[in-house]
Amino acid sequence: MPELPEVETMRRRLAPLLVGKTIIGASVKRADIIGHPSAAQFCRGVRGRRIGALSRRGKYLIIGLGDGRELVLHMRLSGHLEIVGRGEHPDYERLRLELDGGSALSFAEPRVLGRAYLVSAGRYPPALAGMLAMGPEPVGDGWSADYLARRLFGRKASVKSLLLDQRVCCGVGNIYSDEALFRARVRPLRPAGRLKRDEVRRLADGLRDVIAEGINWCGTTLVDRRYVQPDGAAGGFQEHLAVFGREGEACRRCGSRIRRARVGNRSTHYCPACQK
DNA sequence: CTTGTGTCCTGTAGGC
DNA sequence: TGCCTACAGGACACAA
Repeated sequence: MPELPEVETMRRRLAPLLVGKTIIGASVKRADIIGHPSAAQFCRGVRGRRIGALSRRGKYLIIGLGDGRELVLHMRLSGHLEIVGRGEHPDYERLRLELDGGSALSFAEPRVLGRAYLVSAGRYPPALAGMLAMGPEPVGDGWSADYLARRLFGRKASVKSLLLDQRVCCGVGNIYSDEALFRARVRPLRPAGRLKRDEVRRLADGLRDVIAEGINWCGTTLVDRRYVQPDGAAGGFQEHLAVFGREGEACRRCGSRIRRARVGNRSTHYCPACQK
């Protein structure tokens, strides 16, 4: 599940291979993968465009097309981007952009939940409204313990569910929210508004740190390998996970068995001894 | 406004 | 072996 560190790794890996390339053709293998506009308009719109800078906002990857338009991609749970040669088609390829020089950008997404959007910069369609409503990046200037305290104040929902709310802090998903809560020594199901001042501070710092470390380790590749870097290499942060995916295993800090619980309809992992 | 639940989608794991 | 069900989860629609 690509979260901020995984998408940032994709951006860094892809940029040198894409910037300056011209898109000479596009093929949509599954129309549902195009979030805006229609598949036909999408193909017509990207053809002939020259790729400018690659940027990122939360979990969205943004490919500038140099004509005031942007190609916005979201991987959701299992999306993957790869530069491939002519005639080389990865499994579950849903969208493919042929580039000058003979390479292609292939967007594979087994579950077809990911999306590609062709938009005018700054004039996003309703399908991308969530992108405009996103909160600050945990590794950016707008992130602080004071900010987080304001967003958690008075809220009865679990702190875990608010960390997953992109309006509160963007780019965070199930892995890094669990890891941040472990570092903060706070249980995921605690009502957000009940956190003490220093718990909020540890959480703000822990989230910032764990996201930064995730980026430095080029993301987290789990055993299912749903995320790998665009060249197929694994990330490295899975070696440093304290709780995520470690149900029943020993806490590295105190030795207790890591537990898994449900919050909403997703799972959350925590140490029952370290986290209060 | 807030909160919780259902839905999308498909491959995989587990049960029998 | 093979069928069937539950599960995985990011974002959003929707109900209360």
